[in-house]
Amino acid sequence: MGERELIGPPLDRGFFGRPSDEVAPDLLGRVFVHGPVAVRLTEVEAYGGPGQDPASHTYRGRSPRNAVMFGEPGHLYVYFTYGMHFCANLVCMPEGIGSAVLLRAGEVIAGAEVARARRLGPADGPSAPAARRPIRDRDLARGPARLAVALGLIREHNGTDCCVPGPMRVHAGRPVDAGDVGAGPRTGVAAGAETPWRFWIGEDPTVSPYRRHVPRRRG
DNA sequence: TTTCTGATCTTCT
DNA sequence: GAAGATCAGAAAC
Repeated sequence: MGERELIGPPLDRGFFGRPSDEVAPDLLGRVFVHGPVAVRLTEVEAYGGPGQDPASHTYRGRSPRNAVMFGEPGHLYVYFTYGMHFCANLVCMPEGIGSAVLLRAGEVIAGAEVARARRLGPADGPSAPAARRPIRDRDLARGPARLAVALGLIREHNGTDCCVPGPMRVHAGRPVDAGDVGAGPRTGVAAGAETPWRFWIGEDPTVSPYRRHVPRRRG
């Protein structure tokens, strides 16, 4: 099967203009493409929406940081966290309602060498490949920060429209049977941890291990 | 295999 | 000033 058949046609804006907890499981098996790298999504989390979601960045209202989440659906929301990581979301719901789906993990199905090079960092830097343990294929995009690195997503991509012709699109891929979709509490969130808005493809090796929120100790 | 901890800085209170 | 939608490596088991 050729790559074209594998990733299918791009999804249109209507796909994203729904509640995030409806879009999230529907995104499993879809393919996020950025330039030469394509990732088949295997794990996602829904945030925000019309109701109150204390775990969402939009819970306390609009701010310069989360403005994209209140914008047009189908755009990319990239944020910086823990002082060193980027995470990527796809905006859902019509404009004015802060809602998005966090891309937590996936399988790299094209551009694996580019993704691996990004994960390893510069060849002559302190994290040179020779000084690092090898990265298994299943770990290339296993976890939200790793996925962002593999796809080359950084701050400048915040607000990118993924529903127009360009290097960044979400393709139909192959939807997953409802029976193969797992659901459970979201990873690493303190508030709203009981809401089962984390969705993954059952038995898929690229799904990241669940970690509950652990309050950090003061130094 | 599981648990713990340091790294690092933006955002919000 | 404190916490955070994390990760990698070390230590413990």
